[in-house]
Amino acid sequence: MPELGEVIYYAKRWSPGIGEPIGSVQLNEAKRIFRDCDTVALAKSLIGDSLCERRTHGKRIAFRTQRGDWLGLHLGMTGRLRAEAPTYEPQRHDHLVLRTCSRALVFEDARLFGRVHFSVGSEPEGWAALPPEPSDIAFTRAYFQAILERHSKAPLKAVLLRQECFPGVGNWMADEILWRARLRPNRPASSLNRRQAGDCYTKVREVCQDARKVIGGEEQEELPGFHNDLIPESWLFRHRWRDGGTCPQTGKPLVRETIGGRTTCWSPAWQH
DNA sequence: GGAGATGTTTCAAG
DNA sequence: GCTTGAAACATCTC
Repeated sequence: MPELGEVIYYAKRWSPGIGEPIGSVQLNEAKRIFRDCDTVALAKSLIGDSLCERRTHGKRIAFRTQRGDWLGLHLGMTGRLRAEAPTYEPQRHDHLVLRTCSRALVFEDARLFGRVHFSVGSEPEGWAALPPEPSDIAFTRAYFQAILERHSKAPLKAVLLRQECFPGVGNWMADEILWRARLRPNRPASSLNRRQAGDCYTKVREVCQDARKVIGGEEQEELPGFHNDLIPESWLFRHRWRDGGTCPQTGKPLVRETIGGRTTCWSPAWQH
Protein backbone atom coordinates (compact mmCIF):
# COMPACT_ATOMS: atom_id res chain seq x y z
CA MET A 1 0.00 0.00 0.00
CA PRO A 2 2.37 2.66 1.16
CA GLU A 3 3.44 5.56 -1.04
CA LEU A 4 4.19 9.11 0.06
CA GLY A 5 0.82 10.01 1.56
CA GLU A 6 0.21 6.63 3.18
CA VAL A 7 3.71 6.63 4.65
CA ILE A 8 2.98 9.93 6.39
CA TYR A 9 -0.39 8.61 7.46
CA TYR A 10 1.02 5.46 9.04
CA ALA A 11 3.93 7.28 10.66
CA LYS A 12 1.42 9.51 12.43
CA ARG A 13 -0.42 6.55 13.86
CA TRP A 14 2.44 6.06 16.33
CA SER A 15 2.03 9.62 17.61
CA PRO A 16 -0.02 8.65 20.68
CA GLY A 17 3.05 6.84 22.04
CA ILE A 18 5.55 9.61 21.40
CA GLY A 19 7.17 10.96 24.54
CA GLU A 20 6.13 7.96 26.63
CA PRO A 21 8.83 5.71 28.12
CA ILE A 22 9.07 2.34 26.40
CA GLY A 23 8.57 -0.44 28.91
CA SER A 24 9.13 -3.41 26.65
CA VAL A 25 10.16 -4.32 23.12
CA GLN A 26 8.78 -7.41 21.49
CA LEU A 27 10.07 -8.65 18.16
CA ASN A 28 9.50 -11.52 15.84
CA GLU A 29 13.06 -12.31 14.99
CA ALA A 30 14.64 -14.34 12.18
CA LYS A 31 12.57 -12.42 9.68
CA ARG A 32 13.59 -10.64 6.52
CA ILE A 33 12.35 -7.45 8.10
CA PHE A 34 15.37 -7.33 10.43
CA ARG A 35 17.94 -8.46 7.87
CA ASP A 36 20.24 -5.54 8.48
CA CYS A 37 19.26 -4.59 11.96
CA ASP A 38 21.07 -5.33 15.19
CA THR A 39 18.00 -6.55 17.05
CA VAL A 40 19.89 -7.04 20.30
CA ALA A 41 20.99 -3.41 20.32
CA LEU A 42 17.52 -2.32 19.30
CA ALA A 43 15.77 -4.08 22.17
CA LYS A 44 18.40 -3.17 24.73
CA SER A 45 18.56 0.51 23.75
CA LEU A 46 14.86 1.21 23.36
CA ILE A 47 13.78 -0.08 26.76
CA GLY A 48 13.56 2.89 29.10
CA ASP A 49 13.99 5.34 26.22
CA SER A 50 11.16 7.10 24.39
CA LEU A 51 10.43 8.18 20.82
CA CYS A 52 10.59 11.94 20.56
CA GLU A 53 10.71 13.00 16.91
CA ARG A 54 9.02 11.62 13.80
CA ARG A 55 10.49 12.10 10.34
CA THR A 56 9.53 10.86 6.91
CA HIS A 57 11.34 11.13 3.61
CA GLY A 58 9.74 9.60 0.54
CA LYS A 59 8.73 6.12 1.62
CA ARG A 60 11.02 6.06 4.65
CA ILE A 61 10.10 6.68 8.26
CA ALA A 62 12.42 7.40 11.18
CA PHE A 63 11.88 8.09 14.87
CA ARG A 64 14.56 9.73 17.00
CA THR A 65 14.67 8.71 20.62
CA GLN A 66 15.27 10.83 23.68
CA ARG A 67 18.79 9.39 23.98
CA GLY A 68 19.60 10.24 20.37
CA ASP A 69 19.27 6.84 18.70
CA TRP A 70 17.20 6.31 15.57
CA LEU A 71 14.62 3.72 14.64
CA GLY A 72 14.23 3.52 10.86
CA LEU A 73 11.25 1.86 9.18
CA HIS A 74 10.31 1.02 5.62
CA LEU A 75 6.82 -0.32 4.99
CA GLY A 76 7.62 -2.24 1.81
CA MET A 77 4.49 -3.31 -0.01
CA THR A 78 2.17 -4.27 2.85
CA GLY A 79 3.67 -2.69 5.97
CA ARG A 80 1.53 -0.69 8.42
CA LEU A 81 1.98 1.05 11.75
CA ARG A 82 -0.77 1.00 14.37
CA ALA A 83 -1.27 2.03 17.97
CA GLU A 84 -3.12 -0.57 20.02
CA ALA A 85 -4.13 -0.95 23.64
CA PRO A 86 -1.13 -1.65 25.93
CA THR A 87 -2.22 -5.24 26.53
CA TYR A 88 -2.38 -6.04 22.80
CA GLU A 89 -1.21 -9.54 21.87
CA PRO A 90 0.90 -9.60 18.69
CA GLN A 91 -0.52 -11.47 15.72
CA ARG A 92 1.29 -13.50 13.11
CA HIS A 93 2.37 -10.54 10.98
CA ASP A 94 3.28 -8.15 13.79
CA HIS A 95 7.06 -7.96 13.76
CA LEU A 96 7.83 -5.20 16.22
CA VAL A 97 5.82 -4.03 19.23
CA LEU A 98 6.92 -1.16 21.48
CA ARG A 99 4.91 -0.90 24.68
CA THR A 100 4.42 2.27 26.68
CA CYS A 101 2.07 2.68 29.62
CA SER A 102 -0.77 3.76 27.33
CA ARG A 103 -0.09 2.05 23.97
CA ALA A 104 1.35 -0.83 22.05
CA LEU A 105 3.01 0.58 18.94
CA VAL A 106 2.87 -2.12 16.28
CA PHE A 107 4.72 -2.61 13.01
CA GLU A 108 3.03 -5.26 10.87
CA ASP A 109 3.92 -6.52 7.42
CA ALA A 110 2.44 -9.63 5.84
CA ARG A 111 4.73 -9.84 2.84
CA LEU A 112 7.98 -9.08 4.66
CA PHE A 113 9.20 -6.60 2.07
CA GLY A 114 9.50 -3.97 4.78
CA ARG A 115 12.58 -3.22 6.88
CA VAL A 116 13.53 -2.14 10.36
CA HIS A 117 16.81 -0.32 11.05
CA PHE A 118 18.29 0.82 14.30
CA SER A 119 21.29 3.06 14.70
CA VAL A 120 22.84 4.01 17.96
CA GLY A 121 23.74 7.67 18.38
CA SER A 122 23.48 8.63 14.71
CA GLU A 123 21.05 9.14 11.89
CA PRO A 124 19.54 6.00 10.45
CA GLU A 125 21.37 4.37 7.56
CA GLY A 126 20.81 6.11 4.25
CA TRP A 127 19.55 9.35 5.78
CA ALA A 128 22.83 11.21 5.52
CA ALA A 129 22.54 12.41 1.91
CA LEU A 130 18.95 12.33 0.75
CA PRO A 131 17.76 13.62 -2.63
CA PRO A 132 15.21 16.46 -2.54
CA GLU A 133 11.59 15.36 -2.33
CA PRO A 134 9.41 16.65 -5.19
CA SER A 135 7.64 19.03 -2.82
CA ASP A 136 10.98 20.48 -1.69
CA ILE A 137 12.13 23.92 -2.83
CA ALA A 138 15.32 22.30 -4.17
CA PHE A 139 13.30 20.17 -6.59
CA THR A 140 13.56 22.67 -9.43
CA ARG A 141 12.54 22.51 -13.05
CA ALA A 142 16.23 22.23 -14.02
CA TYR A 143 16.78 19.41 -11.54
CA PHE A 144 13.79 17.58 -13.04
CA GLN A 145 15.09 18.14 -16.56
CA ALA A 146 18.46 16.64 -15.61
CA ILE A 147 16.67 13.49 -14.39
CA LEU A 148 14.87 13.15 -17.72
CA GLU A 149 18.14 13.48 -19.58
CA ARG A 150 20.01 11.04 -17.39
CA HIS A 151 17.36 8.37 -17.99
CA SER A 152 16.63 9.41 -21.55
CA LYS A 153 15.81 5.96 -22.97
CA ALA A 154 13.73 4.62 -20.10
CA PRO A 155 9.92 4.87 -20.18
CA LEU A 156 8.57 7.81 -18.16
CA LYS A 157 6.74 5.43 -15.89
CA ALA A 158 9.96 3.65 -14.92
CA VAL A 159 11.76 6.94 -14.28
CA LEU A 160 8.99 8.25 -12.01
CA LEU A 161 9.28 5.11 -9.88
CA ARG A 162 13.00 5.66 -9.15
CA GLN A 163 13.23 6.55 -5.48
CA GLU A 164 16.57 8.35 -5.81
CA CYS A 165 14.86 10.71 -8.29
CA PHE A 166 11.27 10.96 -7.02
CA PRO A 167 11.28 9.82 -3.40
CA GLY A 168 7.80 8.76 -2.31
CA VAL A 169 6.30 8.27 -5.77
CA GLY A 170 4.89 4.76 -6.14
CA ASN A 171 2.82 2.95 -8.68
CA TRP A 172 -0.48 4.77 -8.36
CA MET A 173 1.17 8.18 -8.01
CA ALA A 174 3.24 7.66 -11.15
CA ASP A 175 0.09 6.76 -13.10
CA GLU A 176 -1.75 9.74 -11.62
CA ILE A 177 1.08 12.10 -12.62
CA LEU A 178 1.23 10.86 -16.21
CA TRP A 179 -2.53 10.93 -16.57
CA ARG A 180 -2.75 14.51 -15.29
CA ALA A 181 0.13 15.54 -17.55
CA ARG A 182 -1.55 13.73 -20.46
CA LEU A 183 1.59 11.73 -21.27
CA ARG A 184 1.79 8.11 -22.35
CA PRO A 185 3.59 6.05 -19.70
CA ASN A 186 5.85 4.35 -22.23
CA ARG A 187 7.23 7.57 -23.74
CA PRO A 188 11.03 7.65 -23.44
CA ALA A 189 11.94 10.25 -20.83
CA SER A 190 13.86 12.44 -23.26
CA SER A 191 11.09 12.52 -25.88
CA LEU A 192 9.14 15.33 -24.23
CA ASN A 193 9.13 18.80 -25.71
CA ARG A 194 9.61 21.82 -23.47
CA ARG A 195 5.92 22.28 -22.73
CA GLN A 196 5.33 18.60 -21.99
CA ALA A 197 8.31 18.43 -19.66
CA GLY A 198 7.00 21.52 -17.90
CA ASP A 199 3.57 19.94 -17.48
CA CYS A 200 5.09 16.75 -16.15
CA TYR A 201 7.18 18.70 -13.62
CA THR A 202 4.11 20.60 -12.44
CA LYS A 203 2.06 17.42 -12.05
CA VAL A 204 4.80 15.60 -10.15
CA ARG A 205 4.74 18.39 -7.57
CA GLU A 206 0.96 18.63 -7.60
CA VAL A 207 0.33 14.93 -7.03
CA CYS A 208 2.91 14.84 -4.22
CA GLN A 209 1.24 17.83 -2.56
CA ASP A 210 -2.19 16.29 -2.98
CA ALA A 211 -1.03 12.98 -1.48
CA ARG A 212 0.47 14.76 1.54
CA LYS A 213 -2.68 16.77 2.11
CA VAL A 214 -5.47 14.34 1.32
CA ILE A 215 -3.93 11.02 2.42
CA GLY A 216 -1.22 12.12 4.84
CA GLY A 217 -3.57 14.68 6.38
CA GLU A 218 -0.74 17.20 6.64
CA GLU A 219 -2.98 20.23 6.97
CA GLN A 220 -5.36 18.66 9.47
CA GLU A 221 -5.19 18.23 13.24
CA GLU A 222 -6.82 14.84 13.21
CA LEU A 223 -5.68 11.87 11.19
CA PRO A 224 -8.04 11.33 8.30
CA GLY A 225 -9.78 7.99 8.16
CA PHE A 226 -8.45 5.69 5.54
CA HIS A 227 -10.89 4.83 2.84
CA ASN A 228 -11.20 5.49 -0.85
CA ASP A 229 -14.06 7.92 -0.38
CA LEU A 230 -11.49 10.46 0.76
CA ILE A 231 -10.04 10.58 -2.72
CA PRO A 232 -11.86 12.85 -5.16
CA GLU A 233 -13.67 11.17 -8.05
CA SER A 234 -11.74 13.47 -10.37
CA TRP A 235 -8.48 11.59 -9.67
CA LEU A 236 -7.44 8.60 -11.76
CA PHE A 237 -6.86 6.84 -8.41
CA ARG A 238 -10.56 6.21 -7.90
CA HIS A 239 -10.92 4.42 -11.24
CA ARG A 240 -7.66 2.59 -11.77
CA TRP A 241 -8.16 -0.70 -9.93
CA ARG A 242 -11.62 -1.59 -11.04
CA ASP A 243 -11.98 -3.80 -14.07
CA GLY A 244 -13.89 -1.83 -16.65
CA GLY A 245 -12.85 1.50 -15.11
CA THR A 246 -13.30 4.53 -17.33
CA CYS A 247 -11.22 7.67 -17.72
CA PRO A 248 -12.77 10.55 -15.72
CA GLN A 249 -11.79 12.90 -18.56
CA THR A 250 -12.93 11.03 -21.66
CA GLY A 251 -15.40 8.46 -20.29
CA LYS A 252 -13.57 5.89 -22.39
CA PRO A 253 -12.11 2.64 -21.01
CA LEU A 254 -8.83 2.71 -19.11
CA VAL A 255 -6.13 0.28 -20.17
CA ARG A 256 -3.86 -1.78 -17.95
CA GLU A 257 -0.49 -3.08 -19.11
CA THR A 258 2.96 -3.71 -17.73
CA ILE A 259 5.30 -0.76 -18.27
CA GLY A 260 8.55 -0.28 -16.40
CA GLY A 261 7.95 -3.67 -14.81
CA ARG A 262 4.75 -2.59 -13.06
CA THR A 263 1.06 -2.70 -13.80
CA THR A 264 0.25 0.62 -15.39
CA CYS A 265 -3.20 2.11 -15.82
CA TRP A 266 -3.65 4.80 -18.45
CA SER A 267 -6.09 6.38 -20.84
CA PRO A 268 -5.09 5.98 -24.51
CA ALA A 269 -7.54 8.60 -25.77
CA TRP A 270 -6.25 11.17 -23.27
CA GLN A 271 -2.49 10.56 -22.98
CA HIS A 272 -0.09 11.17 -25.88
C1' DG B 1 -5.35 -23.57 -8.31
C1' DG B 2 -3.46 -19.38 -10.63
C1' DA B 3 -2.65 -14.68 -11.20
C1' DG B 4 -1.66 -10.46 -9.45
C1' DA B 5 -0.68 -7.10 -5.67
C1' DT B 6 0.43 0.80 -4.04
C1' DG B 7 8.35 -2.06 -3.32
C1' DT B 8 13.27 -2.84 -3.43
C1' DT B 9 17.38 -5.35 -4.52
C1' DT B 10 20.26 -7.89 -7.40
C1' DC B 11 22.11 -9.35 -11.53
C1' DA B 12 23.03 -9.54 -16.43
C1' DA B 13 23.02 -7.39 -20.79
C1' DG B 14 23.71 -3.45 -23.66
C1' DG C 1 31.34 2.89 -15.50
C1' DC C 2 26.62 3.75 -16.60
C1' DT C 3 21.68 2.63 -17.82
C1' DT C 4 18.00 -0.65 -18.47
C1' DG C 5 15.03 -4.57 -17.76
C1' DA C 6 13.83 -8.80 -15.62
C1' DA C 7 13.71 -11.85 -11.85
C1' DA C 8 13.51 -12.74 -6.99
C1' DC C 9 11.78 -11.96 -2.51
C1' DA C 10 6.92 -14.01 0.87
C1' DT C 11 2.20 -13.89 1.62
C1' DC C 12 -2.45 -12.76 0.89
C1' DT C 13 -6.62 -12.00 -1.91
C1' DC C 14 -9.58 -12.41 -5.77
